[in-house]
Amino acid sequence: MGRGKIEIKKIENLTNRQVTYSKRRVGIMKKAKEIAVLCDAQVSLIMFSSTGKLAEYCSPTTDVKGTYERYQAITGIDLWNAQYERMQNTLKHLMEINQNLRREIRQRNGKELEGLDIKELRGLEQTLDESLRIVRHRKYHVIATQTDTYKKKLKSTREVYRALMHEMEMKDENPHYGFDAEDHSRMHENSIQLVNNGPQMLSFRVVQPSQPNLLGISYDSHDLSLA
Amino acid sequence: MGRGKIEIKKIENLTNRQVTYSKRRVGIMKKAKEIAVLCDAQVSLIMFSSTGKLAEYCSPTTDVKGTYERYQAITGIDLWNAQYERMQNTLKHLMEINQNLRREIRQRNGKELEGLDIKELRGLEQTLDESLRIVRHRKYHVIATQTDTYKKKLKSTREVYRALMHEMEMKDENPHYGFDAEDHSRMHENSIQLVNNGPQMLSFRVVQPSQPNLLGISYDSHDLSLA
DNA sequence: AACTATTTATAAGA
DNA sequence: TTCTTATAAATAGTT
Repeated sequence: MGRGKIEIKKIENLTNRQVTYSKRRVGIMKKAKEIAVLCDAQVSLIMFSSTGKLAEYCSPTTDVKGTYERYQAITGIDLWNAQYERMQNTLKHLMEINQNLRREIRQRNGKELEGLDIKELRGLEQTLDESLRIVRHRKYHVIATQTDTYKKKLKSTREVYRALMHEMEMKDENPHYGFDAEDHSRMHENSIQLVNNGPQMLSFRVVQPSQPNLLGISYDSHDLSLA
Repeated sequence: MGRGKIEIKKIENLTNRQVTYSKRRVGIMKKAKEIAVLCDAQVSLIMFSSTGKLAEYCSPTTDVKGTYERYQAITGIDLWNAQYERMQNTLKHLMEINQNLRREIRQRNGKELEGLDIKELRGLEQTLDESLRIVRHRKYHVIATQTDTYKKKLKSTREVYRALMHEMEMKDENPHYGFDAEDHSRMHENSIQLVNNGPQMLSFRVVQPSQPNLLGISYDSHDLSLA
């Protein structure tokens, strides 16, 4: 359509090519719009000129992303799957590891022992025995440290108390000494508080055996629903 | 262009719309090819008819994926990140869970106890103690079962042996009884073998404490290098 | 960018 | 769907 018929092959003259591109770009865009409107179609037209300039039309009902996703859904052609598949594999692998870790924990809790033979049971027993010893040792260590801390606190409190008593005696001897009765009363209260504060750490509460999460770690089992 | 001019708005008659779509689809595809060839442009045209049928043209130099990647690079519009980010989050979450599980195992192994307070230590001790009891119980159960099995095997072997002795006696009394000397010798060997086979299950080997994977679960730490 | 002769696309009908 | 054809639309070459 024009003054002469042209062969459909690359236009070698750069200027001509660019002019033709401009004209035909307008034309095809118009066509794209028309078919989208007339026929209620979803159209995505993306063009890059030989100079790299982008031209785009997308029917009003969607966007490029939507078209792209729909295209992928229909063709099954993988557009971002290299990434996706790699992640999917990692995910799967992680979940497997997770399962194994959980099983190991369950076995260390004395569950699911059915699959273990004598050798494995003895190994597990040995490990648990050893761990128990270490944990006990650690516990005694912590207790000892706390007791020690408590003793020191008590000792320092006694000294504070003795100092107070001394000051009170001084006051009795000389009513105008240093501070008034109100101050004295307040300082005494603080000292009592200090004394009562220390041993609180040693009042062991019985741990509920039914407590689901012993170590305070939060991980919900529903997270493994993907497995 | 046709017998009459038409207004560019949705064709309400379904048949007409489909016919027009068919015709114009061919037309726009041709246009797309022409501009791609004539002007050396990269063109991607994707259309879905109102019935959902896909029609596609892509210039020979690339593919749809390439076009969309280029589009994304130019516009900065992100086409697949929603998915990607969701997976990335799942991945991160799984790795966190994994870390927690591993820490729990380490603590059950008597490592990394520094962060635990008295209450937690007592809970851990209690759990380990309980687990140890269960594992021991299970071990004794397995041992008892195996001992029982062994006893039965021994008993049946003794019976076989007794039968053999009896047969030998019969043979001594009557050299032509049942089988010849060679057969007898072989049967005797088999019986001995059977006797020696049973107790093997009870000869406990000492489990190497250095054995890295006690429960036979395979998960390499390099898998967590993503963490 | 505008013009216009000509080709091409296509609406309507068969 | 496909073919036909009158006509609208697009555009190649020119200014």
